[in-house]
Amino acid sequence: MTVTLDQRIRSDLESRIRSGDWAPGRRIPTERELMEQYHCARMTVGKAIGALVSEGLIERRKKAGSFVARPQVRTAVLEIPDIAAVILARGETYRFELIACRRLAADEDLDARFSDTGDRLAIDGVHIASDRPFAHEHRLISLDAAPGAADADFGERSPGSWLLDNVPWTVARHRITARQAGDLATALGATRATACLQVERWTWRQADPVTYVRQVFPGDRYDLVAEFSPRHGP
Amino acid sequence: MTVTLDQRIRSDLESRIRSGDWAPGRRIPTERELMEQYHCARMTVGKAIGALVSEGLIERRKKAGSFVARPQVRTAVLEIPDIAAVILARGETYRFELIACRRLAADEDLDARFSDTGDRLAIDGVHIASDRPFAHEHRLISLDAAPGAADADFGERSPGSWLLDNVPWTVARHRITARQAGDLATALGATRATACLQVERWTWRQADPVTYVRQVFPGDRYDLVAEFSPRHGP
DNA sequence: TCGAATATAATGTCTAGACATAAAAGCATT
DNA sequence: AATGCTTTTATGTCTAGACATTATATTCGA
Repeated sequence: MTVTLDQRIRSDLESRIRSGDWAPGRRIPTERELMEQYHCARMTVGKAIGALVSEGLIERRKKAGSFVARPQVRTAVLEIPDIAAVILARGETYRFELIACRRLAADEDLDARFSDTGDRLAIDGVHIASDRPFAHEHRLISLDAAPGAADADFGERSPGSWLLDNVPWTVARHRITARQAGDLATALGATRATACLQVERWTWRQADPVTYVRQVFPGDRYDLVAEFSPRHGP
Repeated sequence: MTVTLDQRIRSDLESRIRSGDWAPGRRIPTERELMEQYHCARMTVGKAIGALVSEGLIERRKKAGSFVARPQVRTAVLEIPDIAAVILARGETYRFELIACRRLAADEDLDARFSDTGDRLAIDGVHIASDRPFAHEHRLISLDAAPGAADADFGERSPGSWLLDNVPWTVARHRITARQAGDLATALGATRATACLQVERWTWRQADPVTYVRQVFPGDRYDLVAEFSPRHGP
């Protein structure tokens, strides 16, 4: 793939900034200067700078010029991957073992954490990595949002990846806490006092709830790792 | 702030896609059609579409046209905020209580988790929210990367926010696991068996290690919550 | 009928201008 | 010295074209 001019300008500027050569707050050359330096039209340097602005690396102020943005990071970003994908990526075998799958009629056994009031599917199971329990999963699926779930075979595939492929969604919320294994100790092959990571996820399609899932990982078997560069800017 | 034409085109397209009105895989109008519809030049619609491409909402293929990208989410994104900011945002008082601060000479007491071999500062302390222990923190700071740290007063400010303001950095890695409080139980005002969330963070400036920190939160006192929309595309 | 050559339609990049807008800097008046 | 006006400068947006690129569609020949 040939490198276009705006990409070249952009990566030139970016490496100056990321290397620390141009410190935060420093003014970068004006569009006019860059035009001359690269013998190109203003739109071309504008495109390059604009891309870095939307990445948060550069701030522009009219009349004053363009400046290297100050990195201002108070938050990090963490990825929560799909369980089966993680296990397979490690080279282990993966299997989902169904403990229970029950259809709940509308208004039966309502759960404050999942606001769907129609028919639901309640699923409990264990993710198994190389024949060892890896995580316990408790899940509720709205049959309004995912009618096909009633006929799916969750002994084969985990409900999570089935949903991912069959039900579109638009928003999710995650919550991560620590808890003891407690009643899940047996299913997880751990003691009741074992410290576990608990990941909860709510998923919606527009305003309609699609699924709620609570996954519990024994602390020694799973950790979440994230690597990232800082976003510059506010 | 006045809405520019390209922003209008962009948000028109975006809402069609996010609403599900245009399903993934569906072809969107050609640039020529959009030009006519909005009575504008091709560059203008190109800018709008280009922005959505870089957001992962649209895929473009030459000759074939532009298409709504298929959402492909196997990973979620979680924010790990600065502790003091979280506590203050809740309306509680915040304070950092120093337990120990020791200067380590080069090659003294090396830690496999932190590869710096020069002089380091080793700090232990507790984050206090409204007079209750909120998290225990163990930190190593490279004095090569942050020479000013030797003179800083960590009884006043937490080392974390001091570093954020005084030492630039370029890369960080996070790891989240669950553990029992164990030896930290007393400092945290919990029992040894209390399940805790452990967040570790490594920070570098270019290739040089800046700081390592391990924060331990009793499970009932902290949870990480993230809300987000799916990234489209690969 | 199949495959290769060709045409075509769409995006990708770029130019050389135009006018708008906002903020800094300078200047003049108080 | 403080205020308000004007000029200047740099970015922000946009136009109407140009040529390049490339995947698809069509046509032609064996």
